[in-house]
Amino acid sequence: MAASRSKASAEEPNRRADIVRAAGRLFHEKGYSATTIRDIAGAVDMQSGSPFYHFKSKHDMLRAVVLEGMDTINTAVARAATSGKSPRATFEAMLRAHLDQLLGSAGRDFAATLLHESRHLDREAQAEVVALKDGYEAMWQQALNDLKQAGLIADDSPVARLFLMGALNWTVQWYRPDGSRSVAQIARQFARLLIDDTHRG
Amino acid sequence: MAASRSKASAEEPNRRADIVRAAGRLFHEKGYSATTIRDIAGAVDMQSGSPFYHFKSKHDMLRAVVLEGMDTINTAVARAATSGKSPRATFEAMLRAHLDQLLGSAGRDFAATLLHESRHLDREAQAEVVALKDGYEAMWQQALNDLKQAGLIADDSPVARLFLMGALNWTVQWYRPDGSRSVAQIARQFARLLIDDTHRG
DNA sequence: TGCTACCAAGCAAGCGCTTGCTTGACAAGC
DNA sequence: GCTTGTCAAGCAAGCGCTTGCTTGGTAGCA
Repeated sequence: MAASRSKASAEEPNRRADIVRAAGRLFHEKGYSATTIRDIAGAVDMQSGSPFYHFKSKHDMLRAVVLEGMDTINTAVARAATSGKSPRATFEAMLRAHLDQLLGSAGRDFAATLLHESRHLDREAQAEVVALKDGYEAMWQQALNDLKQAGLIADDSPVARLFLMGALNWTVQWYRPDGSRSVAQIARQFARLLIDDTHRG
Repeated sequence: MAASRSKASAEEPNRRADIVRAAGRLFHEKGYSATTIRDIAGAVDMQSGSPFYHFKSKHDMLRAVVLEGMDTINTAVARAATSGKSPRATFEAMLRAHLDQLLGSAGRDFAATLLHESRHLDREAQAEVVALKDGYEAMWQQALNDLKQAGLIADDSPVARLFLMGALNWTVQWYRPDGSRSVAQIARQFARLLIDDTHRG
């Protein structure tokens, strides 16, 4: 989905994907505006004009990075949401999936760029992202509704969802891969903070 | 504290404060890197070279904005923290103070710039901010400890604090002043999401 | 007379992006 | 087997413009 038409085969050296990865990392580290085409080109050993063979503008590179971020996190959490376990176990699996994409080395840069640099997209691309995000948040809303149905939480209002999304997305600001807490541990602790354990066995 | 030596008197037309305000608003809206000196100068009806009479660099303007943000939010929450009410009431007052600074028209731009643009500060200025932030978060840690002592929450670990700070700070992304929820309402609902009401009367 | 606060002009560097051209791989024609 | 044509992928150079910041000068007030 990130590439609109080309196959996402990873066999051959795919320079376009290299550029997206490098752009993602740099956008994450320095921000979109502070990242130059020369930075990106240098990171993949190209001359500064060459990326424009693959993308028609810097803005288009940001769009590719952000859509890649939406796609991977959406896929990961959707899989966790349909794993068919109990509401509580499903919820924790979703937390772990979200945090894995946000903090793990695989998609970290894409997800972080999605969260912090989307405002630099033009109106059209932003509408694209918002549409995907609405679907994503609906998934979380459903999970909260299920938890309430099961009597595990007291509040499943939209504000509760935003409260949760904030806590999750803010981990980008403080999580360190070499720190003492694993992603799975954080996911479990977050679940406990929301779910009223006194109502369980 | 925002201005290192000059008095913070607001009586006379203080052009330096005007610049800080305009810079804060623009940094918040467009980001630090995407904001130009000409943007800032234009916003206060100056020529593009004139702000440099008051600041020695663009970086210094960012530093002033960020320190102003830290100072105002720190002051507001510290006052709420020492109001001498019950742990529960004190906590909710702190939530409201934090959200007021973050979402209210008074200090919104300073606080948001603090949260999102601090990474563009040099190492020295960042250390300055981190030191202030550590003190600020210690205040919240104390509040959580008090709540636990009173039997109102089950977890007062640092992760719980980070969880809370994330939920709070993320409100910047979704709160709209013309929306249906007031800041006070959000503060109360956030308090209820954390505090186990089943243990109260 | 001296100082504060600013303007008008502009500099050097860097920006996103375009252009004309080269290179290596592969296939068709003879 | 050798030439010829085509194409993807990128290089080298640089264009027009913007950037943060500097400089010399000056109006207005004390």
